[in-house]
Amino acid sequence: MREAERATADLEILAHPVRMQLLDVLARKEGTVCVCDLEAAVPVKQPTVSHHLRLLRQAGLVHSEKQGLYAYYRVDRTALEGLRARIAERLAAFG
Amino acid sequence: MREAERATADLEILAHPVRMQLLDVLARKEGTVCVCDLEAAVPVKQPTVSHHLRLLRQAGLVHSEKQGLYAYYRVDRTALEGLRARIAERLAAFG
DNA sequence: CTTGTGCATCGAAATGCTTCGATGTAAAAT
DNA sequence: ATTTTACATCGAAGCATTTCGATGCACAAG
Repeated sequence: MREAERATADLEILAHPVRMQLLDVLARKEGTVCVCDLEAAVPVKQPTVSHHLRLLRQAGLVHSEKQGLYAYYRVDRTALEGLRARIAERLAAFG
Repeated sequence: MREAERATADLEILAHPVRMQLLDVLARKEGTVCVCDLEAAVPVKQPTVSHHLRLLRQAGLVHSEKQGLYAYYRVDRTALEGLRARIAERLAAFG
């Protein structure tokens, strides 16, 4: 049961369209993206974007740094690959 | 957005420890399993097991048939493989 | 025919997630 | 200094999900 809970925690962070789209935008960009650009990519208001970015940060999938007035976000490709690998391994157990 | 919603629907059905464990048990068994055995494998009561089995049925991942007093469940390995492949493809887009 | 068993469904409570207006903060612009 | 801008956080409202007792149903057993 511990195993199933860890696995579902991995799935839950991805199982929301806004977070999925945010990761999409961040993963496709080479460098960093400001929140205003992320906000333009999803159909929710700014506080909601900040909320989901916080969840992604807490999951270790993205990092942010403030430069002047803007907050720049970038994916952690290592963490994302780790997540992808764990999910793939878990689903392979079903085959 | 439509794409992200379809992808997250795939993830959501797996993103619960009880459903994950039910699929685990069903995937490991060669034949069919009665609800009473499934119930013994998860830490929730019978109505909750039936509820999650219904979600898995509606997602096309399992099928059931009644024989006498028992209801026997089995995985749809084709559907499960399709789900696995779609998720794997979606996550590959992040790499 | 009455009783018991296995399972589904119902209805409602509990819990959790998502969302956004309001507000706070810090830096930039005027 | 005041105003504006970008973003975070707070607080509460709106919804969805999860859970289970109660109930119903169909079959089997006695």
